[in-house]
Amino acid sequence: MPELPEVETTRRGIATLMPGQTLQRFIAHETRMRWPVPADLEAIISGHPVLDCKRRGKYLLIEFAHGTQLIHLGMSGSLRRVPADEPRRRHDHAEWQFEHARFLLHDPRRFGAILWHPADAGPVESTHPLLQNLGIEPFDPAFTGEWLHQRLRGRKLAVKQALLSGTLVVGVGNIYASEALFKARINPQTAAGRLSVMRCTRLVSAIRETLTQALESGGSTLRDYLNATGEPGAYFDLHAAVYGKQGAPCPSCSTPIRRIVQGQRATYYCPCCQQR
DNA sequence: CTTTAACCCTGGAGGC
DNA sequence: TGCCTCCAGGGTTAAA
Repeated sequence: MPELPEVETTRRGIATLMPGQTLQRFIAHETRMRWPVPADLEAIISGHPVLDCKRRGKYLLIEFAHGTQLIHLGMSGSLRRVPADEPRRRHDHAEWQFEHARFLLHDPRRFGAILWHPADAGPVESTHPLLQNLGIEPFDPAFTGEWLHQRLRGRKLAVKQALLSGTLVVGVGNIYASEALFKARINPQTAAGRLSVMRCTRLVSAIRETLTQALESGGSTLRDYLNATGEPGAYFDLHAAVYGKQGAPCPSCSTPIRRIVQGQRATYYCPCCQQR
């Protein structure tokens, strides 16, 4: 599934091609997504130049002078560049046509979204209901152990679930939550409010390292796939230490990795390295 | 306020 | 081989 590294790499890919170009035509072939794609979106943005391609959390933001198109890849979404004459496949739900580039949004499960925020409604990041309550960006310098410790004060929720909520820090999905907690040697079941500042600091570093590592290892893969003819849905190869490794030896101490369920989601951890 | 659970959807895996 | 069931997952929303 696309986590923040995939989304950011996708952003970098389209940011080299879209800004300064006029979107000749946008087509929503399938409007039944997480929310309906606005019926008039094609008319609203076709013929307008793209100013910038940004990201907030896992939302891609394509900026025009008169507003911003929000794109979320959901669980199974991918955006890829395709030749002008390549036929659409099943689940290619939306299409962006530029003079020298064409992009298709492919999303079998349709958990993704394509929305529109008009400029006169205010700055998208602070006024769009889906963006205004998002947590801090993981690479924001203000995201520190002290900051996290303060925000977790009094919370009894397990730290894994706090990370996943998206209201603290964005971009840490189910896979990287397990990976970051392993790297920080923190038990995922620990009550969030009981983490020391030191452990919070370790966790902040671990989140950044986990995301950075994924960006570096997967960047070239997705760059190719964006610029050429990769298979849609080709996500980063996951170099997981614990995720999906139930029963496998911990890379650090060889104790079998344990799988538990928290909030109806799988969590993987080493019961030896990650003591409470 | 915090926390929990249902829900949206399809593909893939496993059982028979 | 095919049909059935189950599960995975991000993130919003309603309910407790």
